[in-house]
Amino acid sequence: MALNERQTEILNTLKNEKKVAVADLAKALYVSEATIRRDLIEMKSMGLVERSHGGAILPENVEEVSIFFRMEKNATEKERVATKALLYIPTFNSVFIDSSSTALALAERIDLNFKTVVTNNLQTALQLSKKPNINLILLGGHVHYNTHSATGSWTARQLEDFSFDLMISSCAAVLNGCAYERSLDQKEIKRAAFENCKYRILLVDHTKFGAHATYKLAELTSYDLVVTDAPPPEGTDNGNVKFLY
Amino acid sequence: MALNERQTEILNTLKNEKKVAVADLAKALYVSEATIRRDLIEMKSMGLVERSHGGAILPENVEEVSIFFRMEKNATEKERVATKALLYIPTFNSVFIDSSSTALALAERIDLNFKTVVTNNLQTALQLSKKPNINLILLGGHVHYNTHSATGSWTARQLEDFSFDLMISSCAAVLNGCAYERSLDQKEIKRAAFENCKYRILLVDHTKFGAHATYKLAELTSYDLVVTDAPPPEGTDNGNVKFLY
DNA sequence: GCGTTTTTGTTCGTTTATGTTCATATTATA
DNA sequence: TATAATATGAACATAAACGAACAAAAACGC
Repeated sequence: MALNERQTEILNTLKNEKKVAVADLAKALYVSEATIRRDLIEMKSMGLVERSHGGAILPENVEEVSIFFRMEKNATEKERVATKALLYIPTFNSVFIDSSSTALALAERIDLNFKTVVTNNLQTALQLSKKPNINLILLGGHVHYNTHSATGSWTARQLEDFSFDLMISSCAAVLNGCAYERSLDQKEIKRAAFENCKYRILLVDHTKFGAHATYKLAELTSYDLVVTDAPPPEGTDNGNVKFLY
Repeated sequence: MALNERQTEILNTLKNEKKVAVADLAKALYVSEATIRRDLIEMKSMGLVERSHGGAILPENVEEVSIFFRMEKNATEKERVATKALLYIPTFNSVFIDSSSTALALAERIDLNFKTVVTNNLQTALQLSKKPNINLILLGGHVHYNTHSATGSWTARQLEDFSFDLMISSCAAVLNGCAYERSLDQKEIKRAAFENCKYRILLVDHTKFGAHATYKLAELTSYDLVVTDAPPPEGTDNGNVKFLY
């Protein structure tokens, strides 16, 4: 998910100028405004810019390091999954949102119809804290730089205090009808939330279907809904999983 | 959520002038008064200004304004305090860093000589998570957008699990030899950490000396060290507080 | 080379930001 | 308190910016 030259140039301009106008960029880079807009849409999906009428600005909390985190990979796919999932998320009282870039993409877009939202991801919490009228609770624990999330037995124990109506979750890989996670820490938290929850939604972009991860999280059939951006590959045993794409 | 350039300009004017007139702003920014009014309405909804007939003023008794606003406000002073404090921070095993823009400024600069760092501020946690070899723990709880921190009784109770060697703290105001805080939530957390701590450092830039805040945190003498960027005003009773500037 | 996919440009109906007008509300003052 | 001066919000108007759909061009694979 490398940025093309033009988008890199936009980002550089933005870092110098604080804000850029679509019209100016179009002239400077010798392309139509539509192209610039498409660039900005894509860059927004990676969380690299905030759009405003007539142009774009740098988002408040993005620093150098987090840019790479956001650009990591398959940002567009994740965005597509997140956007799709929005259509099927019912109104619930209490929700747990796990630590994953797909769930973060969703949190950025969601127009909250929840009363209480709980998460262990710092970026997700910062994002959601912008929205008014929601009771936002962040779980505490060991902070990992890579995932921007709090984990550990301390965190897991905090989850015992909750019972969620809904869990919005993602995973590192899907194989043989099961969801897998890459680290034991994350698995522990996701599993703990999973146990204390009535309705479960799993978000997976299609790149997860071929992937590999070590720790088994749960069978796909134990989720009430699995949202993806493309059908799962043929020949895999998906039983009666409710896929949506 | 992000302010546009014009609104940022309004805010800057407001910081210098204490109050602004709609008519003046309209002339200065080359827009109609209706536009200024719409800006003010929006800014008021974010709690950034109070409206009055003919103009607007900075909100006086706000519990907490956005951390971005606070970071900009007296940024150089805070930076100076943070840099100064760095010289006097001993090597300790466990440290609590409270939620404040001054402490955040310090966290950004500190070259860690601690094993374990605990904080309830999300930005501080993200900042420190970059540094390797430290055991970073974030407290969970209610997340406030303005302060980017977790507070509440749940958070306070988590603090009971800790005993710190050092607390790095700040406050909203200093008056009559006491430190004050603007919100009860923040006070609760700072106080809880305060109690379970051996060595206490307070960071205050000189603008805090004239300020006002509602909730008393502690007497200055109960801190082992108070770091400022300028001497406290004459005539105030500072007993045997160890000031450093 | 030729069909396919990806990228870019163009058009057009819709939305957004801003300006203008005017009836009402607020403040000043006589 | 009555009256004038001014500020305000709501309604409407307009121009710029936007997204979506389609068309053209370029890049790609075979």
